[in-house]
Amino acid sequence: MHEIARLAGVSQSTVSRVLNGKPTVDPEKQAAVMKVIEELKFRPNVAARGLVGGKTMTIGVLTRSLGSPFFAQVLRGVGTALTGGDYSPIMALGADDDDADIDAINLLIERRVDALILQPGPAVQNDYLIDLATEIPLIVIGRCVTGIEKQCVYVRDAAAAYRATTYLIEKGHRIIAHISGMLSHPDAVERQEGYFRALRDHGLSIVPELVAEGDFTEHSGFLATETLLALRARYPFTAIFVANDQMAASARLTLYRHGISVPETISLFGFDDQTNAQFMIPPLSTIRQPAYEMGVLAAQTVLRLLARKPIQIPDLELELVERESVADLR
Amino acid sequence: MHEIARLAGVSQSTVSRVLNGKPTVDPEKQAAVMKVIEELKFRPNVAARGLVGGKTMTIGVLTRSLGSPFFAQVLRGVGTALTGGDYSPIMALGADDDDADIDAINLLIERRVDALILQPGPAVQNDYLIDLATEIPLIVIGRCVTGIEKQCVYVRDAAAAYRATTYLIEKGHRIIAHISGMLSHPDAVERQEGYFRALRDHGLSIVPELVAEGDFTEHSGFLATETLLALRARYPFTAIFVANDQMAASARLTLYRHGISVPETISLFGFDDQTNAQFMIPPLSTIRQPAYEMGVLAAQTVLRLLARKPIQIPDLELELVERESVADLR
DNA sequence: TTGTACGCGTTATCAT
DNA sequence: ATGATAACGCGTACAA
Repeated sequence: MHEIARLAGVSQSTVSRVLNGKPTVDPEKQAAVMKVIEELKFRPNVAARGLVGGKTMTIGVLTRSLGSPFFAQVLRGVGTALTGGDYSPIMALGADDDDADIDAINLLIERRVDALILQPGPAVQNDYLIDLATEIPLIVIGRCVTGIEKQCVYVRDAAAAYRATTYLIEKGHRIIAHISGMLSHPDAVERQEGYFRALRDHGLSIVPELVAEGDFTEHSGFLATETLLALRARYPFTAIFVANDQMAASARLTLYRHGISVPETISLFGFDDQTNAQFMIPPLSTIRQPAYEMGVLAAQTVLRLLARKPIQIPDLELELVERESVADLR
Repeated sequence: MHEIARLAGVSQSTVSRVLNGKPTVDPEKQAAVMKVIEELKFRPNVAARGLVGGKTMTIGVLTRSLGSPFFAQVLRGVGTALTGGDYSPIMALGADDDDADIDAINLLIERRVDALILQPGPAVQNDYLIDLATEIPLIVIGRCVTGIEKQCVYVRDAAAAYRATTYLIEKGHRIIAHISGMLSHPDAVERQEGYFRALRDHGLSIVPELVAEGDFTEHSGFLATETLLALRARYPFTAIFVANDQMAASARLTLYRHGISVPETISLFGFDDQTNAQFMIPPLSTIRQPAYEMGVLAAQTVLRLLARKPIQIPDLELELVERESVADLR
């Protein structure tokens, strides 16, 4: 800036004024400064601005496993909601198992982000989040943390799983298997509970063997389906409720390998409504998780938080998407 | 830091020394300082560090359309290659059409990133990139820019498309249709050229009508397939080479809707080897783009650039993945 | 309207 | 080994 000021024959403060569009500046000098800025391709240093202003105009985003389409969609929502605005996102990658999440959050804080959007893994305690929330504006995605529930963007997995299972029952299915996520993960537990509850409420018996634990990856879906298939003689199930679409995809392939037709012999129901769910053969009936919308909502809310406006996160629509992977047995 | 210094009874410089692990500091005072740091949950301000040091320890990553699994994978590679290191990535989202890409790059530069990893869209000129490369260390993904080709991570799409088409021919296919990407996109053109060249080299005639232009999205694959199918009476093609897996997925569904079996009646060949390609029914034969590895490579190379080490980007393996979507007609 | 001077949080260069 | 002090690039209160 000194350089600019020198070349334009003004003081550094004037350059600053021009940069920030202050009204109190002579149009002539204004033009001169602009000209020099153009020539030197000058761009203000955001870090320095942050130093004096106390704000960095960045929002820290913690995300896990970009491999999962779900997180990618959330991220996309955050990204598009933020583009064009004054704040830019800075990402940090966590991980499910260890405290990589905490490390990543610390990284973000060291960078003095003005706010945080978190998709915390199981390793992050609720207390930690509540504590953190007192220090910095933050939004939690995918978990309802009591105490800061107004800053949480989440969906009621159990209720959705209940609806999905009920749907299968209404279609005439009486023996329904389930492929769960890793049960160390709250989402997996919730979805399983919804499944159990629906069975119970409709007077169907719960068969523990008919629940195969996976870990949300395609590979585990493959294994779980094989396990289930081996039990088919004892428990002739006609449908499988799978805890996410990724596993449903590999389950479907496993069935194909065994020459079992879907949905005629075995029906499949997924969870998430990932992009490819609608292109499966047959198109997969599933629960639509509004991943993109969750990202947008999180970003918009964090912006309101920053602007000290009141926030109000609406209940997210969890939609049952009926396609062609479930047979009507009635 | 002043606060820490005061409470620990030392000078602010000493606190700085402790923070940076300088050897010349009394163990006793060291401990005292550490203690206060713990209590106050103090975290150094990276921006301020960047100000004095001239380095921000961040790498700017420009990416487009997070919706595409390909970019998501690249990003994942970049992310994991960077975690644990001294540099963190900061993302900016570009777009294909307008100069959102340029805006995004400017954003990154304002933030004084130490280096850039770019996946530039068609709107970004080569000259611009060459110019940019003189100002800041950078790596370009997915394009070979003459002049800075050593800083480019890319694959030879045309050669891969040639191989794919040749593979179909070797399997006995004589009339092969093609669904291309949008031809304003270099990748789409390259893939199409590989297809044309393979046809020509094997003495097969090129039928312009048998090329349906899509835009890499699922929806366009649907449309393109319908277009092709309408031509089937005139040109009884037995295979379709599709320019990416996303369109291949919707092409496959379209075929399913028409009751056309794959690969018995029509064979399908994709491009990318996205995760779900192996879970399609039947599993899709495709060209594997090492997206994740490209991300890792880009990150590692940019780190070497930053460390002023010599760089050497190896030729990336483009692998033909043979699965079950192509019939052997011989 | 414009310029001077200070401060933001940190590192680095000096003395001490 | 340690403490002042300058400097990094910018915004701004204050004075002119």
